Amino acid sequence: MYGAGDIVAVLVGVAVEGPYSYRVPDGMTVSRGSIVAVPLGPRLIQGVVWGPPKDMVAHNRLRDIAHVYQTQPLSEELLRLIEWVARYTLAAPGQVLRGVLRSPEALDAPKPVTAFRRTGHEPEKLTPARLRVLDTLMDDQAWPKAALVGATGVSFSVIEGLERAGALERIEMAPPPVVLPPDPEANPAQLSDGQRAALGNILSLDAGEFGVALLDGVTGGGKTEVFFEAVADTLRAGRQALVLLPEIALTNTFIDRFTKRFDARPAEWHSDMTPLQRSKVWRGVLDGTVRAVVGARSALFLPFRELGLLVLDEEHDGAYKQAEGFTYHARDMAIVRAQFSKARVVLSSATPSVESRNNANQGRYAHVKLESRFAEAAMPDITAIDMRMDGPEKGEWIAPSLAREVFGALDRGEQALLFLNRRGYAPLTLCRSCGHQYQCPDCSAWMVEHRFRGVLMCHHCGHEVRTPKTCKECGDTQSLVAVGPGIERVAEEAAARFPNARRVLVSTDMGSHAQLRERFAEIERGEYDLIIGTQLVSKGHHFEKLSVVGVLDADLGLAHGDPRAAERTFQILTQVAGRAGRASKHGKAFLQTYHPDHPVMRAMVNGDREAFYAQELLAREAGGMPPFGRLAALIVSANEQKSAMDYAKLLLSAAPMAEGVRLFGPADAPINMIRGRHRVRLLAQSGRDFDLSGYMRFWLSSAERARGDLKVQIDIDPMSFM
DNA sequence: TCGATATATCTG
DNA sequence: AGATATATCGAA
Repeated sequence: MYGAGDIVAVLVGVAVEGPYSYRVPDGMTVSRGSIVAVPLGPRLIQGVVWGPPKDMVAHNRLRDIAHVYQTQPLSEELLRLIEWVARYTLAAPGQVLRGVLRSPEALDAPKPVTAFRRTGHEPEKLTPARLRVLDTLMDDQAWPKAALVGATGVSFSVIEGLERAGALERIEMAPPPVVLPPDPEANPAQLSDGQRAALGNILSLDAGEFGVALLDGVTGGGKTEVFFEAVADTLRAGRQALVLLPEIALTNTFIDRFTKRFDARPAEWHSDMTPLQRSKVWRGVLDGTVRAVVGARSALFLPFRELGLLVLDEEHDGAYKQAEGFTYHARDMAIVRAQFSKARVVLSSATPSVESRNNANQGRYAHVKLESRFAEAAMPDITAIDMRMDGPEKGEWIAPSLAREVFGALDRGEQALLFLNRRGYAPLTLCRSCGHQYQCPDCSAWMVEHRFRGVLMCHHCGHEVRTPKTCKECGDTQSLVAVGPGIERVAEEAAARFPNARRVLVSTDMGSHAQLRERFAEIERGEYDLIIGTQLVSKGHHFEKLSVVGVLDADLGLAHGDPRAAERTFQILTQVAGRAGRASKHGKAFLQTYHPDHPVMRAMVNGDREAFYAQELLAREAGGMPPFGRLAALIVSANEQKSAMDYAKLLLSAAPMAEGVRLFGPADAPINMIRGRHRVRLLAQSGRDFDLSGYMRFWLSSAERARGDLKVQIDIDPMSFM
């Protein structure tokens, strides 16, 4: 507790080095964690009382704390998380605090709602409308304005009339909670034996201690029901639960399932909420009226005070890595937060990340395996199609053997899926006369033709031009050709080959979220025979009638020199192949590949995911790659390639010597220009037990600062080498 | 030379 | 972050 005249450190929500000192004015008391407004330069800014002052500031420069918000203070656990994340990611603590204080309005006292109740006075004139209102208010309870209008069907002027006549009085009520409390006993699922065993495993983690369970089981195996029961257990124990999802926008079904299980909607937290919804959830989480949140990765920084469980669904998903603002991986930070709050963590996936699998192998996480209830239908039979031998004709993308299987499925009245992880019609447009390749003016990337929309588009910056009719270099007409396949082109080929099939193309640029949801619903109802889609179709949908899946380019990103290429490929292939044969007994998946002998393809074909993990862990260990080593990337960008490269070289020469640290680069990044900025990469690699963040901090603080248009981006634990 | 504009500095 | 002081630049 600090009172009048005390000097305290306040962490301000601004990217400065550390907390600033402020004076506590007369009549104010604060403590560590109190949320305050302080003057900073000419303006007021929100901050958090950090503790005793860190440094001496001349008394004549000290200013008073302007205001303490009447909320609970931030928990010790959250303050420690802010500090930890800042140190680890090399962000300023104030910047991380901004990620916590995401809803400035939430701190003001919640706006009361206007309500009405009877006074007992009978109005002189009684109309039917007035009678309905008075009848509704018979119980002498106060009704909020909106509820009263809704229940009686009268217009608000009727209520105002009654108020003027003295029959009703207006009162201000505390606003209702943003969501009703979830009821852990509402509708518990009937768990299978396997699910009950898995739940038992999770619940055997001490509820009052930190512990992580890797819930590892095929899609459709019922992982969600299991972790819902873990949520219920947490609610019963009087603690809060957080469920993180990689893509919240398309998960109405998830919200519905939660609502059904707990008889109340969960509070949501994601980017497309209104500021008002945001503020209600934020405040509810802090004051404890919100007991469960379903959210995107930024929900990790909500001000829970009694967090007892964090669930990360699809824990392997790349969407958990945040790249804007400060760079963090939500899964790793969730583990840290759970450690501070002595909470359980459930990492759920059908294709766990190699990191999590290693942690489970090492016994750091409980490895909770969940076998499918339909064991024989869990994964389809997978066949590799060697594109070097059995590939399609030139200009076609569907191999003859795959086409036969698709016909077979159509004949049996089942569904087939053709998957290609590439949006648009063709990745390259080329002039046959002069050889010109259409490139983005601001990025080192080809312009992707989107024939459906009639544009060429850069997938890195969004730049668009209308699809040209004549070559812009040589002016030749009829000379432009589309090179390579995109999903629209596959759809075109499918239309020619399977003219009688009811076909549907599913890709993020084929419509709004609502339209896509509608497409998925139609597919689930069996209104299409042939689905042609991008990665969108690989996530979380149940297509009962789907029995044949064809992956047109199973090699995906294998060729990129990226440490996680194999893992990502394995995960996507498993997710896509797993769409086939959920209910039917003869699900089949076909992988068109130029590398049928690659370990990923072999593991897929043999249905031996353990072989993949074993092989991948060996390869990572041999290369000192995560989780056996650490990586940190520096991306230097500038308007000119030379200035970026020169500064990167300067940085390299300033790198401190340290045993066990290897430095690579500088080299042009694989995408060496984005939005007109040239990008050069440096990479640091160390052993697992080395404080690479600390090394990077020391390095950057000892090097000459980036000036002018130079920018340095720091990525601890980079997930890709883009 | 002025004024506009990019860039560095500072906030307690 | 955002306001402000300072350096830089271009045209008259």
